[in-house]
Amino acid sequence: MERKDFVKMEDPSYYSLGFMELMNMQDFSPSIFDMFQVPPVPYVEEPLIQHQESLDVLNAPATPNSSSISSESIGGQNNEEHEEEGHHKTKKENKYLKPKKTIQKNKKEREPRFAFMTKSEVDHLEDGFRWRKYGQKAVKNSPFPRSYYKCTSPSCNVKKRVERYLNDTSFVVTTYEGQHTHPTPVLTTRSSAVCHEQLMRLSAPNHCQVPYLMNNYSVPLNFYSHEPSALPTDHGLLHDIVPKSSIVKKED
DNA sequence: CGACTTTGACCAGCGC
DNA sequence: GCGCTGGTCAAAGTCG
Repeated sequence: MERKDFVKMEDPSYYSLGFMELMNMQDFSPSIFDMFQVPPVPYVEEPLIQHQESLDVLNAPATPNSSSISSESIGGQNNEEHEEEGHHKTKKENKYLKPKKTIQKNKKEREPRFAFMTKSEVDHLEDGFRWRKYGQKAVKNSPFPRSYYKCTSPSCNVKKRVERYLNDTSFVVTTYEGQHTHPTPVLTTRSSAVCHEQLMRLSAPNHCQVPYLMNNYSVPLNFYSHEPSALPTDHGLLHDIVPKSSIVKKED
């Protein structure tokens, strides 16, 4: 049975409208969405997005972490005490009595990141790689959850996040982090092969270069200047679908 | 049965 | 210090 959560790039409902690089950004997380709205900002060391408070608050129900389990009780010695209380704990409860894996204490160095927006009804788009979903989180100020995926290839640490563009929920924002250490295992369509090639190219070490054209379905957005100069001379299918003016969002 | 998704909790970072 | 939030873990569930 064909998977429902993938869409082939030939699908007319699928076409990317923009592309931007987020390399070297320490944290874009409140919203990469804002990147398309704020005036161009030259790369600086500090986080670029600092205006989250300007977003509308949707009064989403807070999900306070009501767990009062202390780290000590998780540690191990108290486990036995709990189990001796005579209660038959479920496996689920026992799970959280186990010591968790040690998480890296060192501040993780950010992998190169880049993101692009795609108009699609499905969240997880085929890009030629195989991904395993390892988490989903509700996003503040957004009714749509953010999904986290890892590349299933062994020794490949590439991750991607998928979320809906808040200002236009018909768009999916896909953020890649890291570089694949292997060739794509599955290329079911020519377009996915092209996409893969471009993703590999974009994840090359030279992070600050203007992105290449990804394929005929997407158009690069020069993140720093928002100049259309990055547009290719070859006007692909996208230009048959979406006016150029709607592709390059620029605010002067 | 393996691959993948779901889901709730843990943890770290950050702002107040 | 506390609470919020994003990111991750890992057992259980689902699917082919």
